[in-house]
Amino acid sequence: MKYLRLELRYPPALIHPIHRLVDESDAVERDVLLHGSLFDETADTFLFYVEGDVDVYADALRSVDRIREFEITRIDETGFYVFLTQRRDAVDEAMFGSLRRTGVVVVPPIDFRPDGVARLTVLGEQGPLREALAGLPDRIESEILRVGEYDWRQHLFDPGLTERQFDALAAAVDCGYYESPRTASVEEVAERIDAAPSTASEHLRKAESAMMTAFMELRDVA
Amino acid sequence: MKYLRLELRYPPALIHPIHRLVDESDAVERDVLLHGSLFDETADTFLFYVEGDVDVYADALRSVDRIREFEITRIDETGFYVFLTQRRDAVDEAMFGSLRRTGVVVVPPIDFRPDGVARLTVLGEQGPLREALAGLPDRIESEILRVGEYDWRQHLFDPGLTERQFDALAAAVDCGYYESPRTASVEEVAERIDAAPSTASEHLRKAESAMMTAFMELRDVA
DNA sequence: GCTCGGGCGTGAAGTACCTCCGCCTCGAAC
DNA sequence: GTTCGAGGCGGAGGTACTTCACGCCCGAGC
Repeated sequence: MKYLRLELRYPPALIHPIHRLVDESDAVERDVLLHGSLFDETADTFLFYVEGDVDVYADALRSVDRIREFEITRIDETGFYVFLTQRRDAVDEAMFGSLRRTGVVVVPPIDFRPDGVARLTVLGEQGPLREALAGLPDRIESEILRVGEYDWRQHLFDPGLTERQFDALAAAVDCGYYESPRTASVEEVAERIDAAPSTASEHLRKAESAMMTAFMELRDVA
Repeated sequence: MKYLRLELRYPPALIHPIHRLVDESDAVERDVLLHGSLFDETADTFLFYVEGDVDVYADALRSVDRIREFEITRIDETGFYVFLTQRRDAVDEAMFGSLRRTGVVVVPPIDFRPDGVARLTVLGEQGPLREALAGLPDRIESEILRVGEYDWRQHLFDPGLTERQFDALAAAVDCGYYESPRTASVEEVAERIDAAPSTASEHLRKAESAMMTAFMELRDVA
């Protein structure tokens, strides 16, 4: 199973009005589609993460006919979420027709950038992926940014524990060493992984070290 | 915007035949819905990650009427991906009817576990979430595993720490409490977050508890 | 073959940490 | 307004944990 990181370039006529905001207005800096789901046969529900001016964005939403209803939730000074329900149109159908087929899946987030560019990831086998790409509307240019083997486990949080460290951690969690208050001692963990208490303790501390530093790094990046 | 980590318990009659495999057969250990999308008005496409016996799983898929077509990709000895297209049925519609409304979004992965249990995450404001929960079919029990503010930037791995717990953890990592061996004591952490050593210690242990259990849960799901 | 580094393993000694208790604050729910 | 629960805070006491020094094994590299 491969993944494709794609860049789609919409011609000016096909750019979604909201997407156009990102391009033309300085008020909206980032527009990311986080999740989408079927609402009914003619419309879809989306969750966007946006950075920029809430009022400008809301005005834009109100001015677009296809958008039935929306709801905005602020996060902090710059960021907010937008829920919206949108009627499907011809462009969507053309896109869906190609990307919605057995063997191909679009993975959020979809990143809408200036100049009518959207970046997204698609999963599937080479054949179906090629077909899906070929089936895109002619006027939409596509460029492949990256290709690779897809392993969804790689997207998860990995602190890089050794096998024994993981064993110790698993045993510790399992037997209640990490309850609060603890319901198991290092000694019990040691028994479970068949090692001396001091050994188990070292594994646990190394595991903790790796976990916590990896976690803080993750938060810095995010 | 909140997120709910939910556990749904399907009564035996409503358990999906494939989900039943996880319960009854030793041949399939894990069944995780990674992505789903609309195929057409009556069916959906899904990507599953499965650990277990490919042949048993394939046979099961063939024996289920609702499943139109499928495609399997091996990863390694135990794991494989499954693409499939499935006709929607009454249970799906009932679920969708409640979960597919403005203001609520279901976020993959959905983890199918033994005993007809499925775990998933739902996003939205309190009101819509409550309504969605209330609107679930009566025969499906639901339990809320965790609640929190949703931030997609953190969504990848969220142990659900409180603010002070996070403060303590950040200070601890920063000043070397989680080095191996430790280069800072609880007391130093306490000073940094301006609290008594015992308070700092409690925060750290609670944080550790949350981190480790969340991590093991992630690995179970993953 | 030798060396070097990293991971794993262990016992002993000392203290740093965990637990428990009581109290306070805050927000949600009714 | 009131109740309830969860989170936060801190003091005192005892023990469970960390640390250290040392040794083994394995794989990589010259």
